[in-house]
Amino acid sequence: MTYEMKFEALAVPTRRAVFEKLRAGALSVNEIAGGLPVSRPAVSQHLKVLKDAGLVAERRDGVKRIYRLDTDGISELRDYFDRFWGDALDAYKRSLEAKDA
Amino acid sequence: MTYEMKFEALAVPTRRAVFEKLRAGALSVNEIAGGLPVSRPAVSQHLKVLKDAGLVAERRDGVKRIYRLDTDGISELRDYFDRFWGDALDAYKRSLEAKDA
DNA sequence: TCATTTCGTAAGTCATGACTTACCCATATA
DNA sequence: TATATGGGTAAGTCATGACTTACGAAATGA
Repeated sequence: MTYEMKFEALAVPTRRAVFEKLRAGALSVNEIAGGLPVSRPAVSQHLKVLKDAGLVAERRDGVKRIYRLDTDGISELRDYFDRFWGDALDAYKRSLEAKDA
Repeated sequence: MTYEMKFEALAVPTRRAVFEKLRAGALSVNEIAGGLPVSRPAVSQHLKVLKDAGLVAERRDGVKRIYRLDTDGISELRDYFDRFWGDALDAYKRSLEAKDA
């Protein structure tokens, strides 16, 4: 659930493809694996990493597992970069003022 | 400069420490390496990855190289998660309406 | 109960990349 | 010129982790 876990989860192309597939709505594991160039077990492993990172959530529906995006986990990343961007702008402003003086 | 490069850059703990060090302002390579538990060449390698990803920028100052955050690159990530978060919320709303019907 | 579907997990392989040391080049200063 | 400072690059080592196949377990339907 740390930032490190979230970044690491999204760094792997295949795992990011899994993440992006859920963008339009919730899907079962087989639905996610369809079209991807890796085996279904590989997709299961990626889903576990994404779930442990707090980026996706799981629901049982009979024999299926339905995965969906975790809005809270995603908003953490959004807020992180929002603050970071603000800090970067502040640092830039200070560098300009330092030049003026 | 792709998203993949940015995420991969931030996935490595040491490299994220380098990135975080620039949060307060621009620093030389030796200043960045100070305090970190890796060698200076390792820091140079991390800075190259961050620069290629568009997350930091470089300026020469005599014999020194001064690194700073790249606000444009960071804003790309901010925007990415902003949109993603919106999509996740929309998907959630649709799932509720589907239940009502 | 038996078969099917869906999916997670175990174990093993193999490539990637994060580190190291050694080296080299460029800039400033005596 | 030397000499020191700052830092990028090369090459090699080693651990990590992204895959695979094989297997097992839970839920449904016949």
